[in-house]
Amino acid sequence: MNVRSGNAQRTAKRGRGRPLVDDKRRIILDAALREFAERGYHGTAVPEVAEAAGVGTGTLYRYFASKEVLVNVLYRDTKARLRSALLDGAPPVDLALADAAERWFSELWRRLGAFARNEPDAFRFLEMQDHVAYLDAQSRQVEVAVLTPLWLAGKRLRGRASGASVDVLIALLWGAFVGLIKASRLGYLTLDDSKLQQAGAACWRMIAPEPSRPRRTNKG
Amino acid sequence: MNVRSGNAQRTAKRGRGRPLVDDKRRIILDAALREFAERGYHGTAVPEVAEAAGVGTGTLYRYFASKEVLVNVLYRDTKARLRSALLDGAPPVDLALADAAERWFSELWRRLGAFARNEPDAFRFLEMQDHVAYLDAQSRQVEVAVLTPLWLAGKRLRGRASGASVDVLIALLWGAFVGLIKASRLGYLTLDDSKLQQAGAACWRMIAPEPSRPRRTNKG
Amino acid sequence: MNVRSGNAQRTAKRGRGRPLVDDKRRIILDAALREFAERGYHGTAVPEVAEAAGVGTGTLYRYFASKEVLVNVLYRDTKARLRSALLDGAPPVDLALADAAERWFSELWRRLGAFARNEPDAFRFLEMQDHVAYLDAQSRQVEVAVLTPLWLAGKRLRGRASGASVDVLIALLWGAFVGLIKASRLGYLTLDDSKLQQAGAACWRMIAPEPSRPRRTNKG
Amino acid sequence: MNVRSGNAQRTAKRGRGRPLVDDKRRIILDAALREFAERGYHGTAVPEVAEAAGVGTGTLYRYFASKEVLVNVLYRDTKARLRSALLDGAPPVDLALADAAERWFSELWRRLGAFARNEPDAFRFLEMQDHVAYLDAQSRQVEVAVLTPLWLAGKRLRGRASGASVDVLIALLWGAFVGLIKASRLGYLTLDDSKLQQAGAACWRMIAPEPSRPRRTNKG
DNA sequence: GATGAATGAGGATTCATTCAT
DNA sequence: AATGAATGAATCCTCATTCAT
Repeated sequence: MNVRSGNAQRTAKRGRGRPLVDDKRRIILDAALREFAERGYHGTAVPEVAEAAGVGTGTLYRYFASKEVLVNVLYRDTKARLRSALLDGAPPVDLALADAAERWFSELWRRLGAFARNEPDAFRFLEMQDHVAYLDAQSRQVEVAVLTPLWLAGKRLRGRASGASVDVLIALLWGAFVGLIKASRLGYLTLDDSKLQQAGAACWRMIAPEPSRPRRTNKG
Repeated sequence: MNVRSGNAQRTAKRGRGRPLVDDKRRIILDAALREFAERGYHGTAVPEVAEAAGVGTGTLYRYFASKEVLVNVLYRDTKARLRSALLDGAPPVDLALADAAERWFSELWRRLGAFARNEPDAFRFLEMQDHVAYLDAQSRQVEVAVLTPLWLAGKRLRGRASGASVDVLIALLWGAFVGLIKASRLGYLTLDDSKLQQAGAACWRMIAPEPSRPRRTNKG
Repeated sequence: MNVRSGNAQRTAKRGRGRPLVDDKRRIILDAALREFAERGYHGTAVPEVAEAAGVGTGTLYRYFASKEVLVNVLYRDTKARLRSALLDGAPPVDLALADAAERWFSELWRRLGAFARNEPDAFRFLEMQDHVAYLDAQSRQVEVAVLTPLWLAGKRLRGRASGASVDVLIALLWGAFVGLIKASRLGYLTLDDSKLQQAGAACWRMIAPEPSRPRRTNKG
Repeated sequence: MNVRSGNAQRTAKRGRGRPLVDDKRRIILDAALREFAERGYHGTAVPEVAEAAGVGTGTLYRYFASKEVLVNVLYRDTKARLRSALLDGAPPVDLALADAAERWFSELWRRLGAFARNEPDAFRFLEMQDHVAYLDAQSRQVEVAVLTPLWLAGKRLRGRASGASVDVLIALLWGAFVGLIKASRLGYLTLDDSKLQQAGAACWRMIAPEPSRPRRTNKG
């Protein structure tokens, strides 16, 4: 019905002296993130989002054609922010270095921790389970777009390691991190820097190319 | 009118030796699990659950006072099933054995895999995020009751290990497993026995008491 | 649909040694009176009536074809009880006596008081306003049947009195008594014998043929 | 879709000098009064009220949080209107006059008649019995607020009269008037000015301080 | 463009009535 | 005959969406 409300045509809008984050569209997305992260898509009413954003309900509908469009745009936007946080400006991987993989992981872990700390709602929102039902094809593609670079990096770094396949390791790693954050949010543990570090070390043991000794005697 | 859905197996069920837990209550819980697992609490209408159970809407309310009561009972019931699956009849831990911890983990991993395979909806439902909002105090207690035994076992097994604290390791392990299952459900990987094994090995590396000593006496 | 459940065919049922008030029909009516008097017709659920009567819901429907039939039968039954209480065995009016009217009123007032005291629920139920909507033609006729005797008695007794017409006086008298009972029920006054007496005296002043002096100097 | 019912007068209403109490809130209250007066609280569905008011169901809920809030607000509002009708601008009672009490009663009776004639639904609604169940504390207070002034006036006027106590007389008087109106509504009598007058005279006899003395200076 | 009052379809829940036992 | 579990229409209420201002 209403075709407007994509992404592209609004990016040009800035250009004032300061970056002044006032774009109403942005404000609505931020509010929607807070609300959806808190109570889920179905548990949140559109007027609640509007009020949280400090705009009228009608205004929200000028920027997003429907609640479903809103949540999809929000999902892609948030996923993209995660992607940026994890990948943008990452130091290049120098395969020549012996500990290239460990360096790479260390950096990834650092960034994951920063993202979870800086944007807890984004993290929580992205991890909601019941997404699938209302996400459209485009959103589901974006999902993959975040993982692919990790997967590629993993591929390049593992070299000839024979342990678990990269997709399994990514799933485990990502899941482990999510579990850590979730446990922290639910109060099952208190996540300070030290524990985050411990967790990182543990995860590294999980995905490390091989017991770190070149020759493995696993199957033979 | 409505012919399909859960009528057949109910009629045949009578006549067995015991009254059997055929119970309409059970049927409703099972249907609710399927529906809630699929679309979440807020995304599922009560009549949908009733229809999935093959009963009238009013009937559902004869067994559960409200939607919220239903979801809480379901949560506790499912959590208890998980607990049973993980702990009931588990072989005792013999601390005398050098590889007691690994044996324990191996058994746990096997059981996790079986549970996720046998009751995918149960697993998915339990992992939903937005639970907290509508769970009552009793349900939240049950939550803990599942983790405590794991935590205790972990404590006993770790001995003087220096790595991460038990709560962190449990969070990571549980998360990793959830991530694995979720990735499988979303189609990011295909989880066969081999991959499950690989994942188990990786997780073991993550939580193993002391991978620190170069020589591991795992298989030899 | 269901034609049964009238009145006649069940009256013969007694005949045992004692009057033993166990007739299930009667029990249901009594329970219905209590419940309807308390919360009104629309405010009372049929199962509530059944439970109050100590019978199954289905049983109630064996005696009364529907909730509406029940309330109509109950209304007529209760109205008849009121009629009996006011009129049955009343001493004949001896018009020869100078104070025939006052005697008649005194007896009426006594009986009203007794009825209100002995059957408060009956009284309350009969006075509910929202009756009209669900009462059938027959019930509305019964309504009149109670008033008619009063009206006739009034007619005979007033003789040539010129004050207010009989219908107005009956309305006022009945209303005054209802007001008294209602005020008592709501706690606006405490109705002991003394106050009931006072009220009777006041009402008699209201309807007395004329200022009570034989020769009236009202208009002449 | 729904064209009829309360749209016309609303549209014309704008444009007067003052904002006027046109208010959708008022319109809903008026409609609710008509419906509740007709079939009682439990016998009236919320959408019926909304339709009678010419608004959508959702709109009604924008003005009243629930059906129960609606009926309470309506009750207090209507009670206040009754209070106004009976008391506002009433001529002061001059105790010096011999017939102060009769004047006071005469005025009260006139006002009662006017209220019952002008606002029959208000009168009927207020007299419903089953109110108590759903009225909140505030509403029950208002109940008293109407009677108190009458009671006080009665106290002052009775002087040393020996008859019935004031609370009894008020109950009787109010009840008698209600009975009159109810009889009229049910068709047991036709209430014209003459009959209203007759009834007033009769009620005055009922409550008159001392009808005992033969000579009354009523008309001459 | 922005707003929020208005709307009615849809969701949770109740209850009069039926019917298999 | 008696029962009460089962039912779905009807009820109260919510909320995504529209539109007049």
